[in-house]
Amino acid sequence: MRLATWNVNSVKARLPRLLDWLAETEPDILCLQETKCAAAAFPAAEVGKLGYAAAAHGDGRWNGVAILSKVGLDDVTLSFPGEPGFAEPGFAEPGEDGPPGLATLDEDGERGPLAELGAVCPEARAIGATCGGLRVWSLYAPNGRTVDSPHYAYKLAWFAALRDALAAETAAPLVACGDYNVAPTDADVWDPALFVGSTHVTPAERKALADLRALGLHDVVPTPMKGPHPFTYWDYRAGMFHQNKGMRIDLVYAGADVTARVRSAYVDREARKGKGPSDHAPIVVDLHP
DNA sequence: ATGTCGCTTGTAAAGCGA
Repeated sequence: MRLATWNVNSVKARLPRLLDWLAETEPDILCLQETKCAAAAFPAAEVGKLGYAAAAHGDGRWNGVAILSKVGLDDVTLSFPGEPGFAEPGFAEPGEDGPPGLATLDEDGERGPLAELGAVCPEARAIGATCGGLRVWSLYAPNGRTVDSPHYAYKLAWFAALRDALAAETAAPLVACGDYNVAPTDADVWDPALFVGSTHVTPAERKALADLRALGLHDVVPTPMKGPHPFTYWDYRAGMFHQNKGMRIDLVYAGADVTARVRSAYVDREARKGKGPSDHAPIVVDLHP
């Protein structure tokens, strides 16, 4: 069983490369993030020709996640219970981001506590499905922007809700893959000194990952194809990939039974090369039967 | 690193997000 995860940075822009990669790599299950594609516009027919069933979640503009599978695609779940959206009281001010009318403060003008928030308008950041006996999640965590941004508070709230949602699924063989937008350790960024004060490396974000691991999820660290660090993301700018100035922010978090089946895992750095790549590389995990 | 992409919109340049 071959499982993979890839932030493709637009499934439409990446479609030729995605199809080539699928034909060459032949994963049984692929989790996609940043499809930037409405669910109805997802290229299901194209991947279908390669033998994949597809489930997609997306509004067409930003975000967007999907799962492709050759080994069954059942019990599809869009979003997860309690998932917050950004356009809610507590995060966005009226008129800031999100659909007008959804971003509101309480009647007295106060921001409500997060615990009282309903899921008014979750973004397309999570899709789950049962594939080949595994409960699979494709996740795209909020970026957070800067630590003083409401997007950062939203990111932490999203992780807290994710923890609670995954806690309810630990009885199944669980694997939660995707772009977590958090580098688990200082070794997971090319220059930790440059990241002091930035998102992706803060103690609170790393605690959010630790809270997921406390559920019994294990960080399946892939083998890098070059250098000591299994980076999965390199900014398009300034020759960052060429200099291997990357980050490990795409993660495979696997339950105990799935972890015990891991034969090998690697970063497919080749997929970051050449003309028109995503800024992320796929992670490929091979499981014993 | 702030050097590039991909998306969107007053279908062209500019703003936004990452």
